[in-house]
Amino acid sequence: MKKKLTLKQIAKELDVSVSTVSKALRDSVEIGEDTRQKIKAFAKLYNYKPNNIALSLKNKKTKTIGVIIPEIVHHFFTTVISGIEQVANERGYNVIICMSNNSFDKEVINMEMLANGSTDGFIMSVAKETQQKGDYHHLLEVINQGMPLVMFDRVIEEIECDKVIIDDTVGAREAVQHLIDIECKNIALITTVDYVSVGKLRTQGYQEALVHNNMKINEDLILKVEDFDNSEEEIRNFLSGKDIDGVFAVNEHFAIYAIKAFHENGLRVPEDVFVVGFTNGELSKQFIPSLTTVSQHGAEMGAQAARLLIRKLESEEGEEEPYETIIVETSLIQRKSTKR
Amino acid sequence: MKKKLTLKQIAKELDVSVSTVSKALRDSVEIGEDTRQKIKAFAKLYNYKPNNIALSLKNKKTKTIGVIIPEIVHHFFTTVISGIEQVANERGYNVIICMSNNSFDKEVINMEMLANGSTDGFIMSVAKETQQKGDYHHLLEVINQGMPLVMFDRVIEEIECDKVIIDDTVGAREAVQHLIDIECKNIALITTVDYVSVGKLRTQGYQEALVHNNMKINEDLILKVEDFDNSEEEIRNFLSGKDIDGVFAVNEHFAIYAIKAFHENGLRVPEDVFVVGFTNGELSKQFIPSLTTVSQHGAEMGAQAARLLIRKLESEEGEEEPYETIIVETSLIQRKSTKR
DNA sequence: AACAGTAACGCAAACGTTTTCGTGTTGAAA
DNA sequence: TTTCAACACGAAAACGTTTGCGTTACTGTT
Repeated sequence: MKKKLTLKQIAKELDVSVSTVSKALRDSVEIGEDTRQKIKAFAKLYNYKPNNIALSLKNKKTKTIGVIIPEIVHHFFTTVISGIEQVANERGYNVIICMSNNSFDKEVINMEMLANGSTDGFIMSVAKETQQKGDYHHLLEVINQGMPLVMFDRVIEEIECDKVIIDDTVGAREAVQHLIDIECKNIALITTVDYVSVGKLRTQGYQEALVHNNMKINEDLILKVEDFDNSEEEIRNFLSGKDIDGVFAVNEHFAIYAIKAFHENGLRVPEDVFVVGFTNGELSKQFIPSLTTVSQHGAEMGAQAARLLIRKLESEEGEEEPYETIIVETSLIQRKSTKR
Repeated sequence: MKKKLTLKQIAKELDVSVSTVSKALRDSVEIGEDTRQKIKAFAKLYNYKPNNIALSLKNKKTKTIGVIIPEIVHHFFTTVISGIEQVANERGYNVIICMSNNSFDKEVINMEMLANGSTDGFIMSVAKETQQKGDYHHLLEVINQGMPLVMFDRVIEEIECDKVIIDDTVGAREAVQHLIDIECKNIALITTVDYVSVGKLRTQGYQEALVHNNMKINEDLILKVEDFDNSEEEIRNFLSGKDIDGVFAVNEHFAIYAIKAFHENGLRVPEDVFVVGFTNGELSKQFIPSLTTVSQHGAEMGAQAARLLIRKLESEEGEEEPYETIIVETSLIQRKSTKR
């Protein structure tokens, strides 16, 4: 078991000083040609690699990005991570991922953990519970310490920082407009409770589309799912017996549960009723019928977030770049669930 | 913007030495009761938290686990990560995740990156390309440096280290046995090329089940998909015109593509033909018909891997625990695709 | 009064780097 | 022979911790 090689060991072996070794490896002109060659050859032979921790301590930079997300077993978040990873790696950054499991406490603990030197900055989507509580002290503290923070997807308006979002309202409006265009008259909305920001915004988009087309908003056609674990049943109950010819759901699962509920009631999608979802996951693509849905371009969001963060990290002290909010365009992907 | 508080600053502020502050905070008996109280009060007031990097350098431990996986946009891997995260967090470890994108080069780069001090040990599933090349120098090097390595899912037999696997052969055999039990006579296999270890093992399980039931292995009923991107078409072509009453596919997607292909040919699942998949992902659960499949219990695998790694990390120098291979039991989840 | 014992604290090294500054040696110019 | 660059290298500080050991200044004992 060979322990990792250090500058000190090389120095001792070659009978020079540590500083000489360091300089030689960094091609300093201070070091004579022959000793430099000798040192480099030795380092290469024994595969010397500088210790990242020591470098981090010295440079006060870790070259790693902390990512905090509510959960990872969720297609949208994995695509975002994928985008972050790619950009980060290109620029020589590592990515350290923590999950809050939608718990406020875990979010706080994770942030404090990573903020103590492990990370140069954060990319995060806040936990549902955090949005509900409205307690953002951990975020403010991190920002106050001078660590850049980029929020994506579930962002908090009151917090000043870089943000990467989609225009949930517009995405939803376009989805509902599509339903209207294909002549739906009674369009139901299946959404989340209002404190989930994206749910609220998408609800708003739904309403805007109706208003814009002079259709009236019928509260009976709106379901705000409280408990995700029982959403399938909630949706089934909600849908039964209602006269509906179109459904807009704020995520894949709700959309699919709706389709299943219709099936049970002898209604077919798309023959009898149209359905549009949100998030272009594997389910939307593979389900039968394949699902018309609003794509959020997760990888693109992740990439943008990473770019934003790295820009902040690498900007010179003075430059004080202003905070930016990037809106990634959504696109409506039309599939079988809205085609006759 | 308050910069992070350090021992040195506290020392200066309270007019004591750095060592006194450190000892006071760690409740050393060397420090007098009153100064200790004073220091602790000050530290608490200004929310002092020790710098992780400095601690890592001193202790030669980072308390972080490196995870390297082929890709993250894959349900199975996210469940594994989820399991790793949970156990790691319980024990005070962070998790840093890198993706190889199934590229040998990226796997090597990532490992070397993390091995230079960023990580105490690794949990990984090797890239497809690595298995194909058979070049494991990066793994050997890491082990040689004394860093524990735990492999899961796609493991390499020649490498001596802890492993967490499922018994792919048994899982596959049971799946095929189930098809046989429900009286399938012509069972097709849709698998991967042989250098993907799990594909090979599952193929073996398929064969064993047939042999064990005195059924002959018909090579015409075995498809080894070469190119994942064109798998849907490959599967459609393979299936067309064949007399088949059961299909065992080595993953969700292949299974679903098979079902779709049958539909196109006017065959119904489960009425005309049965299908069993592998991996209990969202697709298997939600697809219509819902898919009978072999569950790998990813979260359980991740948790076991993390436990194994942490045990190694925290074992005393002398103790030399032997390498272990944990086999996580699979279970066959029966759903509609095999029920009439 | 001399001494040992002890409580309370500071010094300095160590972890592995990088970098500033100093120092000694050479060769050539004066 | 002296002087002075230029050259090649080393010492030491710094990043933020922890910790073994040394150093005070008392207290109490003989």
